[in-house]
Amino acid sequence: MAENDIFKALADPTRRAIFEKLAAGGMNASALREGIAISQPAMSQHLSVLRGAGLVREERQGRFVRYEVDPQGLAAIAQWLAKYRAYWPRRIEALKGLLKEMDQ
Amino acid sequence: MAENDIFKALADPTRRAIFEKLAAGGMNASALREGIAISQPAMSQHLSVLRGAGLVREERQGRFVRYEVDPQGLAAIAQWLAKYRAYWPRRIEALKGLLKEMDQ
DNA sequence: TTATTGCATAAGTGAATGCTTATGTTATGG
DNA sequence: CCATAACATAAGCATTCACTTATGCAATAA
Repeated sequence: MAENDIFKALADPTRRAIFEKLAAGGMNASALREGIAISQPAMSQHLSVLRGAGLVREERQGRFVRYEVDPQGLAAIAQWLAKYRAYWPRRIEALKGLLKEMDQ
Repeated sequence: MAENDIFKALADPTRRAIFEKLAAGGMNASALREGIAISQPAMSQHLSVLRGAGLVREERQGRFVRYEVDPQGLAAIAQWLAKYRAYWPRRIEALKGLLKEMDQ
C-alpha cells in the first residue's frame, strides 16, 4: 500500500526537511545538500524513499537530476485525513462541505 | 517536536488500524484488540505511542481505560499539510481560502 | 478477603532503518 | 580523449523498532 510508504517516508525528520526544501522550489540533488549536513549517498537514498512514496518526482537533465514535489503523495495524505474529518477541530469543520466535493 | 512523534506513530500499519478502529467509536483497550491479531502488551505499547503523539487520548473508567481519537494530532497533520497547499491538486485547491481562515 | 480481570511496564530478541565507505555509471568540461 | 562532476548502488554497521514473555498493580467480582 502506498499509504504505508508515505507515512514511513515522512517519519524521518531529515526526509521531511528535504521535502520542505523542495517545496520551496525544485532543484537537483547536489543543490539540495547545501544547508543540510548529509552525505551524497544518504541524500540519494532519502530521495529514493521519497520518490517511492510518491512525494517527490525526478526529471533527468543531462548529468543532473532535478527533483520536485509530487502532488500525488500530498493528495494521498489529504484523503487519509479526510476519513477522520468527523474529529477535526471546529475551526476546520467548515472544510467538510468542500471535502464532499473533492470526493466526486 | 510533536510532528515527528505523529508521523512516526502513523508509520506503523497496526497503529493506523488501531486509530481507524477508534475513529469509529471510543472503546477500552481490550475491546480494541478484538479483530486485530495482537497481544495485550503490544496493544498497550501501541496505544502509548499514539497517545504520546496526541492522536489518541485516554480516560480511566475504574478498571478500564477508554481510548478515543484526539483531534489535536489530526489538527497537527492538517497544519503540516497546509504548508504545501501550493502543490495540492486542483480539485482540492478550493480549500485554500478556508485554510486561510484556519490560520487565524 | 481472595481470585480474577484490565492494563502497564520491564527485559530480551530479530528485523528494519539510516548511516558510512567503496565503487560503478553516465555526462560534461578542458 | 581524459579528468571530473553528478548521481546511484552495494555492503557493512550501529541504532531503533515492534514484538515476545514475565511480572506488577489497581479495581471489580465472588
